[in-house]
Amino acid sequence: MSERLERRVLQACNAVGTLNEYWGFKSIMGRVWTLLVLRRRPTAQSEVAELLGVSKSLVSSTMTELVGYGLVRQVSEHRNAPYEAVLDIWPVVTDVLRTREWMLLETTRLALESTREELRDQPDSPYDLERLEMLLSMVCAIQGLLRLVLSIRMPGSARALADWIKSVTELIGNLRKLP
Amino acid sequence: MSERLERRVLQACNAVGTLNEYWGFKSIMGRVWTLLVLRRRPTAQSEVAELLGVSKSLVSSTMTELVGYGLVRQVSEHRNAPYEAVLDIWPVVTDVLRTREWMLLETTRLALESTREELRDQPDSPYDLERLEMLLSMVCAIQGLLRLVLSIRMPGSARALADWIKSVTELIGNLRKLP
DNA sequence: GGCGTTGTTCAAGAGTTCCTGAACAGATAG
DNA sequence: CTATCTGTTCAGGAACTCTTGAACAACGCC
Repeated sequence: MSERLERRVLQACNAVGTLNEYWGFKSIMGRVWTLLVLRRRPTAQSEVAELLGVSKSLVSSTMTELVGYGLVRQVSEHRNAPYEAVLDIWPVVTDVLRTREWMLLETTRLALESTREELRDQPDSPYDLERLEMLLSMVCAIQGLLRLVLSIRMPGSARALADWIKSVTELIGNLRKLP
Repeated sequence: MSERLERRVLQACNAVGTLNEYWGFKSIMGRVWTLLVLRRRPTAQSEVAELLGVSKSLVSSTMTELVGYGLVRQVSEHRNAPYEAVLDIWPVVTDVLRTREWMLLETTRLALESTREELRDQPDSPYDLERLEMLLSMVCAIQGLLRLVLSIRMPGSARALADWIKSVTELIGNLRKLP
Protein backbone atom coordinates (compact mmCIF):
# COMPACT_ATOMS: atom_id res chain seq x y z
CA MET A 1 0.00 0.00 0.00
CA SER A 2 1.69 3.16 -1.23
CA GLU A 3 2.13 5.89 1.33
CA ARG A 4 2.69 8.42 -1.41
CA LEU A 5 -0.57 7.68 -3.18
CA GLU A 6 -2.51 8.17 0.05
CA ARG A 7 -0.88 11.54 0.55
CA ARG A 8 -1.72 12.63 -2.99
CA VAL A 9 -5.33 11.56 -2.59
CA LEU A 10 -5.55 13.55 0.61
CA GLN A 11 -4.13 16.60 -1.13
CA ALA A 12 -6.73 16.25 -3.85
CA CYS A 13 -9.54 15.96 -1.30
CA ASN A 14 -8.27 19.03 0.52
CA ALA A 15 -8.03 21.02 -2.71
CA VAL A 16 -11.61 20.24 -3.65
CA GLY A 17 -12.65 20.99 -0.08
CA THR A 18 -11.02 24.41 -0.18
CA LEU A 19 -12.61 25.08 -3.54
CA ASN A 20 -16.16 24.45 -2.48
CA GLU A 21 -15.61 26.12 0.87
CA TYR A 22 -15.13 29.23 -1.24
CA TRP A 23 -18.53 28.50 -2.81
CA GLY A 24 -20.28 28.57 0.54
CA PHE A 25 -20.18 24.92 1.56
CA LYS A 26 -18.17 23.39 4.35
CA SER A 27 -14.75 22.18 3.39
CA ILE A 28 -15.33 18.82 5.06
CA MET A 29 -18.26 18.11 2.76
CA GLY A 30 -16.06 18.48 -0.29
CA ARG A 31 -13.33 16.34 1.23
CA VAL A 32 -15.64 13.47 2.08
CA TRP A 33 -17.42 13.60 -1.25
CA THR A 34 -14.15 13.64 -3.18
CA LEU A 35 -12.80 10.70 -1.23
CA LEU A 36 -15.94 8.71 -1.97
CA VAL A 37 -15.69 9.63 -5.64
CA LEU A 38 -12.12 8.44 -5.86
CA ARG A 39 -12.71 5.20 -3.96
CA ARG A 40 -13.41 2.27 -6.22
CA ARG A 41 -15.94 0.76 -3.78
CA PRO A 42 -18.46 2.08 -1.25
CA THR A 43 -16.73 3.01 1.98
CA ALA A 44 -17.76 2.89 5.64
CA GLN A 45 -17.78 6.00 7.80
CA SER A 46 -15.06 4.64 10.06
CA GLU A 47 -12.72 4.22 7.12
CA VAL A 48 -13.49 7.71 5.82
CA ALA A 49 -12.70 9.13 9.24
CA GLU A 50 -9.41 7.30 9.41
CA LEU A 51 -8.35 8.17 5.86
CA LEU A 52 -9.16 11.86 6.24
CA GLY A 53 -7.78 12.02 9.77
CA VAL A 54 -10.91 13.51 11.35
CA SER A 55 -13.20 12.32 14.10
CA LYS A 56 -15.95 9.85 13.34
CA SER A 57 -18.53 12.21 14.82
CA LEU A 58 -17.65 14.78 12.19
CA VAL A 59 -17.94 12.18 9.46
CA SER A 60 -21.32 11.11 10.79
CA SER A 61 -22.89 14.55 10.71
CA THR A 62 -21.26 15.33 7.37
CA MET A 63 -22.69 12.14 5.86
CA THR A 64 -26.17 13.07 7.05
CA GLU A 65 -25.79 16.43 5.39
CA LEU A 66 -24.39 15.00 2.16
CA VAL A 67 -27.19 12.46 1.92
CA GLY A 68 -29.65 15.30 2.55
CA TYR A 69 -28.21 17.22 -0.39
CA GLY A 70 -28.29 14.10 -2.55
CA LEU A 71 -24.54 14.16 -3.06
CA VAL A 72 -23.96 10.78 -1.43
CA ARG A 73 -26.04 7.64 -0.87
CA GLN A 74 -25.90 4.53 1.23
CA VAL A 75 -25.72 1.35 -0.81
CA SER A 76 -28.41 -0.29 1.31
CA GLU A 77 -30.74 0.68 4.11
CA HIS A 78 -28.76 -1.17 6.73
CA ARG A 79 -27.56 1.04 9.49
CA ASN A 80 -23.93 0.26 8.86
CA ALA A 81 -24.06 0.10 5.07
CA PRO A 82 -21.14 1.84 3.33
CA TYR A 83 -21.56 5.04 1.34
CA GLU A 84 -20.87 5.94 -2.28
CA ALA A 85 -20.69 9.30 -4.03
CA VAL A 86 -23.37 10.52 -6.40
CA LEU A 87 -21.50 11.62 -9.49
CA ASP A 88 -24.10 13.73 -11.25
CA ILE A 89 -24.06 16.85 -9.11
CA TRP A 90 -25.70 19.28 -11.53
CA PRO A 91 -29.21 18.73 -10.08
CA VAL A 92 -27.88 19.56 -6.64
CA VAL A 93 -26.10 22.67 -7.85
CA THR A 94 -29.16 24.02 -9.62
CA ASP A 95 -31.31 23.21 -6.64
CA VAL A 96 -29.07 25.17 -4.30
CA LEU A 97 -28.96 28.08 -6.72
CA ARG A 98 -32.70 27.97 -7.16
CA THR A 99 -33.43 28.20 -3.45
CA ARG A 100 -30.65 30.13 -1.73
CA GLU A 101 -29.47 32.42 -4.46
CA TRP A 102 -32.84 33.18 -5.98
CA MET A 103 -34.33 34.05 -2.63
CA LEU A 104 -31.52 36.46 -1.84
CA LEU A 105 -31.87 38.17 -5.20
CA GLU A 106 -35.64 38.39 -4.82
CA THR A 107 -35.34 39.94 -1.36
CA THR A 108 -32.91 42.50 -2.71
CA ARG A 109 -35.10 43.32 -5.68
CA LEU A 110 -38.14 43.85 -3.49
CA ALA A 111 -36.22 46.05 -1.06
CA LEU A 112 -34.97 48.20 -3.92
CA GLU A 113 -38.46 48.49 -5.41
CA SER A 114 -39.96 49.57 -2.11
CA THR A 115 -37.29 52.20 -1.84
CA ARG A 116 -38.03 53.36 -5.36
CA GLU A 117 -41.72 53.88 -4.62
CA GLU A 118 -40.85 55.86 -1.53
CA LEU A 119 -38.21 57.87 -3.34
CA ARG A 120 -40.51 58.84 -6.22
CA ASP A 121 -42.57 60.99 -3.86
CA GLN A 122 -39.54 62.85 -2.55
CA PRO A 123 -37.57 64.30 -5.44
CA ASP A 124 -35.44 66.52 -3.21
CA SER A 125 -34.13 63.87 -0.84
CA PRO A 126 -30.38 63.19 -0.61
CA TYR A 127 -30.95 59.96 -2.56
CA ASP A 128 -30.87 59.55 -6.31
CA LEU A 129 -33.70 57.80 -8.10
CA GLU A 130 -31.68 57.14 -11.22
CA ARG A 131 -28.87 55.46 -9.33
CA LEU A 132 -31.38 53.28 -7.55
CA GLU A 133 -32.91 52.23 -10.83
CA MET A 134 -29.46 51.33 -12.07
CA LEU A 135 -28.94 49.05 -9.06
CA LEU A 136 -32.34 47.56 -9.65
CA SER A 137 -31.59 46.80 -13.28
CA MET A 138 -28.33 45.15 -12.21
CA VAL A 139 -30.19 42.87 -9.83
CA CYS A 140 -32.73 42.05 -12.52
CA ALA A 141 -29.92 41.32 -14.95
CA ILE A 142 -28.31 38.91 -12.50
CA GLN A 143 -31.67 37.26 -11.94
CA GLY A 144 -31.98 36.87 -15.67
CA LEU A 145 -28.58 35.23 -15.91
CA LEU A 146 -29.42 32.95 -13.04
CA ARG A 147 -32.71 31.93 -14.64
CA LEU A 148 -30.71 31.22 -17.75
CA VAL A 149 -28.24 29.00 -15.99
CA LEU A 150 -31.02 27.13 -14.23
CA SER A 151 -32.72 26.41 -17.53
CA ILE A 152 -29.65 24.66 -18.90
CA ARG A 153 -29.93 20.93 -19.17
CA MET A 154 -26.41 19.93 -18.25
CA PRO A 155 -25.28 16.50 -19.52
CA GLY A 156 -25.06 14.02 -16.68
CA SER A 157 -21.94 12.20 -17.77
CA ALA A 158 -18.59 13.86 -17.40
CA ARG A 159 -17.48 12.88 -20.87
CA ALA A 160 -20.47 14.63 -22.41
CA LEU A 161 -19.89 17.61 -20.15
CA ALA A 162 -16.54 18.43 -21.70
CA ASP A 163 -18.05 18.40 -25.19
CA TRP A 164 -20.93 20.49 -23.97
CA ILE A 165 -18.62 23.13 -22.52
CA LYS A 166 -16.74 23.22 -25.78
CA SER A 167 -19.83 23.98 -27.83
CA VAL A 168 -20.96 26.61 -25.37
CA THR A 169 -17.55 28.21 -25.64
CA GLU A 170 -17.80 28.39 -29.41
CA LEU A 171 -21.31 29.73 -29.26
CA ILE A 172 -20.45 32.44 -26.78
CA GLY A 173 -17.39 33.31 -28.80
CA ASN A 174 -19.89 35.16 -30.98
CA LEU A 175 -20.86 37.36 -28.06
CA ARG A 176 -17.75 39.43 -28.40
CA LYS A 177 -19.02 40.68 -31.73
CA LEU A 178 -22.27 41.83 -30.18
CA PRO A 179 -21.57 45.08 -28.33
CA MET B 1 -36.74 64.45 6.17
CA SER B 2 -38.77 61.27 5.78
CA GLU B 3 -38.19 58.64 8.40
CA ARG B 4 -39.74 55.99 6.17
CA LEU B 5 -37.43 56.65 3.27
CA GLU B 6 -34.39 56.28 5.49
CA ARG B 7 -35.66 52.94 6.73
CA ARG B 8 -36.25 51.71 3.19
CA VAL B 9 -32.78 52.77 2.12
CA LEU B 10 -31.31 50.90 5.07
CA GLN B 11 -33.26 47.81 4.12
CA ALA B 12 -31.94 48.03 0.59
CA CYS B 13 -28.36 48.39 1.85
CA ASN B 14 -28.79 45.41 4.14
CA ALA B 15 -30.24 43.30 1.34
CA VAL B 16 -27.30 44.02 -0.96
CA GLY B 17 -24.95 43.40 1.96
CA THR B 18 -26.46 39.99 2.62
CA LEU B 19 -26.31 39.19 -1.07
CA ASN B 20 -22.63 39.83 -1.48
CA GLU B 21 -21.82 38.29 1.87
CA TYR B 22 -23.04 35.11 0.22
CA TRP B 23 -20.54 35.77 -2.54
CA GLY B 24 -17.60 35.81 -0.17
CA PHE B 25 -17.34 39.49 0.72
CA LYS B 26 -18.13 41.13 4.00
CA SER B 27 -21.68 42.32 4.38
CA ILE B 28 -20.53 45.73 5.59
CA MET B 29 -18.72 46.36 2.30
CA GLY B 30 -21.92 45.86 0.36
CA ARG B 31 -23.87 48.07 2.72
CA VAL B 32 -21.43 50.96 2.51
CA TRP B 33 -21.07 50.70 -1.25
CA THR B 34 -24.84 50.61 -1.75
CA LEU B 35 -25.37 53.62 0.44
CA LEU B 36 -22.76 55.57 -1.52
CA VAL B 37 -24.41 54.51 -4.76
CA LEU B 38 -27.81 55.73 -3.64
CA ARG B 39 -26.55 59.03 -2.25
CA ARG B 40 -26.80 61.86 -4.69
CA ARG B 41 -23.54 63.45 -3.48
CA PRO B 42 -20.22 62.20 -2.08
CA THR B 43 -20.55 61.41 1.61
CA ALA B 44 -18.19 61.65 4.57
CA GLN B 45 -17.32 58.65 6.68
CA SER B 46 -18.96 60.11 9.76
CA GLU B 47 -22.25 60.43 7.94
CA VAL B 48 -22.03 56.90 6.58
CA ALA B 49 -21.42 55.60 10.09
CA GLU B 50 -24.40 57.47 11.44
CA LEU B 51 -26.75 56.47 8.62
CA LEU B 52 -25.83 52.79 8.79
CA GLY B 53 -25.73 52.76 12.58
CA VAL B 54 -22.22 51.33 12.87
CA SER B 55 -19.06 52.61 14.50
CA LYS B 56 -16.80 55.01 12.65
CA SER B 57 -13.87 52.68 13.11
CA LEU B 58 -15.68 50.04 11.11
CA VAL B 59 -16.48 52.54 8.38
CA SER B 60 -12.87 53.62 8.27
CA SER B 61 -11.40 50.17 7.70
CA THR B 62 -14.19 49.28 5.30
CA MET B 63 -13.47 52.39 3.23
CA THR B 64 -9.80 51.48 3.02
CA GLU B 65 -10.77 48.07 1.77
CA LEU B 66 -13.33 49.38 -0.74
CA VAL B 67 -10.84 51.89 -2.13
CA GLY B 68 -8.33 49.06 -2.40
CA TYR B 69 -10.77 47.05 -4.49
CA GLY B 70 -11.56 50.08 -6.62
CA LEU B 71 -15.21 50.03 -5.63
CA VAL B 72 -15.13 53.47 -4.04
CA ARG B 73 -13.03 56.62 -4.44
CA GLN B 74 -12.37 59.80 -2.56
CA VAL B 75 -13.35 62.90 -4.48
CA SER B 76 -10.06 64.60 -3.62
CA GLU B 77 -6.83 63.75 -1.89
CA HIS B 78 -7.67 65.70 1.20
CA ARG B 79 -7.68 63.59 4.30
CA ASN B 80 -11.29 64.34 5.08
CA ALA B 81 -12.64 64.38 1.54
CA PRO B 82 -15.98 62.60 1.11
CA TYR B 83 -16.33 59.33 -0.77
CA GLU B 84 -18.35 58.30 -3.81
CA ALA B 85 -19.16 54.87 -5.22
CA VAL B 86 -17.60 53.54 -8.39
CA LEU B 87 -20.53 52.35 -10.47
CA ASP B 88 -18.79 50.16 -13.03
CA ILE B 89 -17.98 47.12 -10.92
CA TRP B 90 -17.38 44.60 -13.70
CA PRO B 91 -13.59 45.17 -13.74
CA VAL B 92 -13.48 44.48 -10.00
CA VAL B 93 -15.57 41.35 -10.33
CA THR B 94 -13.43 39.90 -13.10
CA ASP B 95 -10.29 40.81 -11.22
CA VAL B 96 -11.42 38.95 -8.13
CA LEU B 97 -12.45 35.96 -10.20
CA ARG B 98 -9.16 36.02 -12.07
CA THR B 99 -7.05 35.92 -8.91
CA ARG B 100 -8.92 34.08 -6.17
CA GLU B 101 -11.07 31.70 -8.16
CA TRP B 102 -8.56 30.85 -10.84
CA MET B 103 -5.86 30.08 -8.30
CA LEU B 104 -8.13 27.74 -6.39
CA LEU B 105 -9.10 25.90 -9.55
CA GLU B 106 -5.49 25.66 -10.65
CA THR B 107 -4.40 24.25 -7.30
CA THR B 108 -7.14 21.65 -7.49
CA ARG B 109 -6.27 20.70 -11.04
CA LEU B 110 -2.60 20.22 -10.19
CA ALA B 111 -3.42 18.13 -7.13
CA LEU B 112 -5.66 15.90 -9.19
CA GLU B 113 -3.03 15.52 -11.89
CA SER B 114 -0.36 14.53 -9.39
CA THR B 115 -2.71 11.94 -8.00
CA ARG B 116 -3.38 10.63 -11.49
CA GLU B 117 0.32 10.12 -12.21
CA GLU B 118 0.71 8.26 -8.94
CA LEU B 119 -2.41 6.20 -9.53
CA ARG B 120 -1.38 5.10 -13.02
CA ASP B 121 1.45 3.04 -11.56
CA GLN B 122 -0.83 1.26 -9.11
CA PRO B 123 -3.74 -0.31 -10.95
CA ASP B 124 -4.85 -2.40 -7.98
CA SER B 125 -5.14 0.35 -5.38
CA PRO B 126 -8.52 1.06 -3.78
CA TYR B 127 -8.77 4.21 -5.91
CA ASP B 128 -10.30 4.46 -9.36
CA LEU B 129 -8.40 6.14 -12.16
CA GLU B 130 -11.47 6.69 -14.29
CA ARG B 131 -13.34 8.47 -11.53
CA LEU B 132 -10.37 10.69 -10.94
CA GLU B 133 -10.23 11.61 -14.61
CA MET B 134 -13.89 12.48 -14.45
CA LEU B 135 -13.23 14.87 -11.57
CA LEU B 136 -10.33 16.34 -13.47
CA SER B 137 -12.44 16.96 -16.55
CA MET B 138 -15.03 18.68 -14.38
CA VAL B 139 -12.42 21.03 -12.98
CA CYS B 140 -11.13 21.73 -16.47
CA ALA B 141 -14.67 22.40 -17.64
CA ILE B 142 -15.21 24.90 -14.87
CA GLN B 143 -11.92 26.56 -15.71
CA GLY B 144 -13.10 26.80 -19.29
CA LEU B 145 -16.33 28.45 -18.25
CA LEU B 146 -14.44 30.85 -16.02
CA ARG B 147 -12.05 31.77 -18.81
CA LEU B 148 -15.11 32.39 -20.93
CA VAL B 149 -16.73 34.70 -18.42
CA LEU B 150 -13.50 36.61 -17.96
CA SER B 151 -13.22 37.19 -21.68
CA ILE B 152 -16.59 38.91 -21.82
CA ARG B 153 -16.50 42.64 -22.32
CA MET B 154 -19.37 43.69 -20.14
CA PRO B 155 -20.91 47.08 -20.96
CA GLY B 156 -20.03 49.67 -18.36
CA SER B 157 -23.34 51.48 -18.21
CA ALA B 158 -26.27 49.83 -16.53
CA ARG B 159 -28.65 50.71 -19.31
CA ALA B 160 -26.48 48.89 -21.82
CA LEU B 161 -26.13 46.01 -19.40
CA ALA B 162 -29.81 45.18 -19.49
CA ASP B 163 -29.79 45.09 -23.29
CA TRP B 164 -26.67 43.00 -23.22
CA ILE B 165 -28.20 40.42 -20.89
CA LYS B 166 -31.23 40.27 -23.15
CA SER B 167 -29.20 39.43 -26.22
CA VAL B 168 -27.17 36.87 -24.31
CA THR B 169 -30.40 35.29 -23.16
CA GLU B 170 -31.66 34.99 -26.69
CA LEU B 171 -28.38 33.62 -27.89
CA ILE B 172 -28.15 31.01 -25.19
CA GLY B 173 -31.75 30.11 -25.79
CA ASN B 174 -30.31 28.17 -28.72
CA LEU B 175 -28.27 26.08 -26.34
CA ARG B 176 -31.27 24.05 -25.36
CA LYS B 177 -31.42 22.71 -28.87
CA LEU B 178 -27.82 21.55 -28.67
CA PRO B 179 -27.74 18.37 -26.60
C1' DG C 1 -2.79 78.68 19.95
C1' DG C 2 -6.99 76.09 21.63
C1' DC C 3 -11.15 73.40 20.50
C1' DG C 4 -14.26 70.57 18.02
C1' DT C 5 -14.68 67.53 14.26
C1' DT C 6 -13.02 63.74 11.42
C1' DG C 7 -10.40 59.72 10.40
C1' DT C 8 -6.96 55.78 11.94
C1' DT C 9 -5.26 52.08 14.71
C1' DC C 10 -5.49 48.46 17.83
C1' DA C 11 -6.79 45.57 21.77
C1' DA C 12 -10.52 43.25 23.30
C1' DG C 13 -15.49 41.57 23.39
C1' DA C 14 -19.29 39.21 21.09
C1' DG C 15 -20.84 35.94 18.17
C1' DT C 16 -20.06 32.03 14.79
C1' DT C 17 -18.46 28.01 12.93
C1' DC C 18 -15.87 23.87 13.01
C1' DC C 19 -14.35 20.00 15.25
C1' DT C 20 -13.58 16.77 19.05
C1' DG C 21 -14.38 13.46 22.79
C1' DA C 22 -17.37 11.14 25.69
C1' DA C 23 -21.56 8.92 26.40
C1' DC C 24 -25.00 6.34 24.28
C1' DA C 25 -27.34 3.06 20.92
C1' DG C 26 -27.57 -0.45 17.42
C1' DA C 27 -25.58 -4.17 15.02
C1' DT C 28 -22.57 -8.29 14.46
C1' DA C 29 -19.63 -12.08 15.75
C1' DG C 30 -18.03 -15.46 18.77
C1' DC D 1 -25.13 -13.31 26.26
C1' DT D 2 -20.98 -10.73 26.11
C1' DA D 3 -17.67 -8.31 23.57
C1' DT D 4 -16.56 -5.52 19.87
C1' DC D 5 -17.19 -2.66 16.16
C1' DT D 6 -19.84 1.07 13.97
C1' DG D 7 -22.66 5.10 13.90
C1' DT D 8 -25.32 9.09 16.49
C1' DT D 9 -25.85 12.88 19.58
C1' DC D 10 -24.47 16.63 22.16
C1' DA D 11 -21.89 19.67 25.30
C1' DG D 12 -17.88 22.16 25.09
C1' DG D 13 -13.31 23.82 23.32
C1' DA D 14 -10.57 26.09 19.63
C1' DA D 15 -10.20 29.19 16.04
C1' DC D 16 -12.04 32.67 13.46
C1' DT D 17 -14.58 36.89 11.96
C1' DC D 18 -17.07 40.99 12.87
C1' DT D 19 -17.59 44.93 15.50
C1' DT D 20 -16.81 48.22 19.07
C1' DG D 21 -14.59 51.71 22.08
C1' DA D 22 -10.68 54.13 23.50
C1' DA D 23 -6.50 56.34 22.48
C1' DC D 24 -4.24 58.81 19.07
C1' DA D 25 -3.37 61.84 14.97
C1' DA D 26 -4.70 65.19 11.49
C1' DC D 27 -7.32 68.95 9.92
C1' DG D 28 -10.23 73.27 10.13
C1' DC D 29 -12.32 77.12 12.52
C1' DC D 30 -12.53 80.62 15.94
